[in-house]
Amino acid sequence: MAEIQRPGALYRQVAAAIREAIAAGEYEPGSPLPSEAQLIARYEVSRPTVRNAISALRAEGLIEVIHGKGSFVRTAPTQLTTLDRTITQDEDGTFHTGLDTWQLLEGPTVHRTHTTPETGRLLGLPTEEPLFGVDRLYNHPDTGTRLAHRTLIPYATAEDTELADHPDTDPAASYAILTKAGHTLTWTETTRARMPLPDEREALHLPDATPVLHTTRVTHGTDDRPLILEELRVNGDHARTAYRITARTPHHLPVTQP
Amino acid sequence: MAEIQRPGALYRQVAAAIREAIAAGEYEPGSPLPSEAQLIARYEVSRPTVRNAISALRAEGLIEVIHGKGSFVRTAPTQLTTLDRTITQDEDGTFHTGLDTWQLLEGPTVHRTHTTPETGRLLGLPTEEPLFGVDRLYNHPDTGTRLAHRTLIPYATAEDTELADHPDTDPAASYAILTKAGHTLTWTETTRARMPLPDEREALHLPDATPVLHTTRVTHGTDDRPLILEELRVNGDHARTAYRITARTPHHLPVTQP
DNA sequence: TATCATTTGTTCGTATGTATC
DNA sequence: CGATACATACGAACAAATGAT
Repeated sequence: MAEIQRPGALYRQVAAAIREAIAAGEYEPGSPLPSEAQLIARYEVSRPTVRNAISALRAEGLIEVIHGKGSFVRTAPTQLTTLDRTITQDEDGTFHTGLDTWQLLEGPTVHRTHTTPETGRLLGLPTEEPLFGVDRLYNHPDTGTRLAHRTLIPYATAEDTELADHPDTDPAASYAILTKAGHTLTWTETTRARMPLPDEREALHLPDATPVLHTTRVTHGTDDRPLILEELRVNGDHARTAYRITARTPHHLPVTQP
Repeated sequence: MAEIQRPGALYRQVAAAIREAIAAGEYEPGSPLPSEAQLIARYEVSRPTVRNAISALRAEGLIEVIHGKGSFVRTAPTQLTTLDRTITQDEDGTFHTGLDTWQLLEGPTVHRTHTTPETGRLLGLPTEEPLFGVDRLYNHPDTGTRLAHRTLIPYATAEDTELADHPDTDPAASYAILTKAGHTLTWTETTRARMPLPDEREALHLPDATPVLHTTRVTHGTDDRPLILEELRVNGDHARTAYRITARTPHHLPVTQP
């Protein structure tokens, strides 16, 4: 073992050796890697080199390091949470969004903001238009996955509806209110992946090297007028969003560039 | 400047100071940070501490470091590529998937594989069933974003169609073939975010701390029978996937757990 | 082309702090 | 409390990439 003679930096060779050992099943998911001291002896390198190698594997998301305990091979998520992003409507007009099975941890917290260039573009509004912002933090009871949700409601949308007095209305209930107000609703949604900001890591309990799955949903009313913007952020390793697609006649999503 | 007295590890304080300086606009996107030597003088810490701080900012995706040149504040992507994942069908029956504007760099490469537990589940097949695998690598002409696409076609699907002889048929054309074979097609698609494997980073030209947006699409035929599985991997910072949603009567996506 | 200064990358050594068991 | 393990911090030297001379 420990044949290290290939080209490249030493720590990369050590990292590659450990990576291959994991792939070969030598170190099983959940079980600890040898300690730093053991790796130093095993590969006959210095401590910084071993730490450098471990740091690389960490950034790849392959291992998890716990202070005072050791390094452990990351287990694949036992259960992937699927977020069904389809929207259903009962006979009585009630909407369901798939978030009903999640447990509300914090919020709804209402604050007043303004459109940014980005959100203004999506809502078809100029920058600095006033908005209601509503934040919610959810928890999935079975898996412990956390989910941050933000609703942005332009004043123009809230006007003349119950949303003006109760912007913290549940998204699904908001859809019903807007329908009652005469709108025929459709939605466009985009998903992207990015690394979390430090405070997002905190709020969503994200481990190292864990990306955020970030979805943006715009509710469109009659004449495709944008009414509400919803943003959803969740651990990308633990959750996925699901959509149902049917073929349609030629039609283009609003192609929008920042 | 350089007031460092808050709690926590030194390198975290340095990282926080730099992070705040970036947020305050002191270092603008695209412009270089002070060199390591300058940061050492500025904050009166050792080189390992400065490097540790820089390493942290790198893992956050906030800065980019170029060997021999310096560290640079990452610029927000100038142009987000939107992948319209809706499927359209012309009057003459031709399908369009939104990939037609991408430039094929490599492939299609056909190989024979078998279902894994994961792909078997999605295709409604047992493990180790034989499959055609078809790989393609695309490039977006305007933005240079790369996109990896894989199509998995069970033998049972290819049988009695042109796909048996030409599994490397374009996905859109494959839809037409299956429609001609008597199927009424619908699709389900899931998206998730994850860190790339080393070879994915290579193939997709991903910089540090860049997640992959990974979508999985299943083509369903008559009786919701799964026919084809497509996987798409792309730079999560540069691209997003777009869907159009309309409310439907209660219906559940196949809830599937690994 | 060749050389040099600058900048980041790699590797060693060493000491001490802190979390876990 | 002690043993083990990872975290932080300093110092030092050489390697490799870059850009200008």
